[in-house]
Amino acid sequence: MVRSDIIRGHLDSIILRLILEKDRYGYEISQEISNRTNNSFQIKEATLYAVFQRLEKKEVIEAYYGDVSHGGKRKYYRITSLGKAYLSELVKEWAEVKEIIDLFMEGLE
Amino acid sequence: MVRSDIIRGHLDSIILRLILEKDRYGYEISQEISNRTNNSFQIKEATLYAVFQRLEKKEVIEAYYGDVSHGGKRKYYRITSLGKAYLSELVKEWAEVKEIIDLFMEGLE
DNA sequence: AAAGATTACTCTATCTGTCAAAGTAATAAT
DNA sequence: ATTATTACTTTGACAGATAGAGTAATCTTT
Repeated sequence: MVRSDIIRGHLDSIILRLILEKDRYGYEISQEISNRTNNSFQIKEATLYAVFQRLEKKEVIEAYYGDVSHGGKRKYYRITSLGKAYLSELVKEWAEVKEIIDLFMEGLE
Repeated sequence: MVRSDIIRGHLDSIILRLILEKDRYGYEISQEISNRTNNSFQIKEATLYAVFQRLEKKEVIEAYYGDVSHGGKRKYYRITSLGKAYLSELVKEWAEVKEIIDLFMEGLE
């Protein structure tokens, strides 16, 4: 398990990317993250919903209510065009960050 | 300039790496980070000294006073053997984190 | 039909890391 | 003398992450 402090700041990217693929609801996203990372990273529920609030406020995602199939009422999120531009920035930023950290980690093991 | 929020959690690694190379003092480290990253990342003073406190408490670095050549009294830090082991863990963690984030960023631009 | 498991979301209080701002103090340059 | 630079410290505030508790609907098991 990876410390979440180190993923901090990348949650926006991860969640936006998943919503870009298709509209998704919270619980689904949390499952998807666990699956794709083979449980090496799990987003905490409280964190996930905090991210949604932040992203909605920034107007990079929009919510709408879906079915109530098996369990609670699902709240779906879609990405806005502003969101697509934002994600694109985040991808560039990630490339930069990787370079910077690698600069200090290289030659070590 | 990279948002510092996204570097968060990697400061321990960066600083430990620089101290591993040789004993260093705060101001020197801050300059070194700016130089190596071509000013694309600058650690804030307050942050740097907060990191030192954290690392000392964890006993991964030790401090001693040096000269007073040109300016204030320098406080040098050296890495402990516990610190070397800790850094080694952080390097492994970085490899893991990179994989995880890349998983979500791949195919995008 | 009742009980428990699972799905799904919300809210509050707290913790940690980062940082702005302000301060102290010594030396070097003008 | 004054200003710039080097060097460290402290305080208070902020933002993101999270534990924990709560609400509610549906499915499974007995």
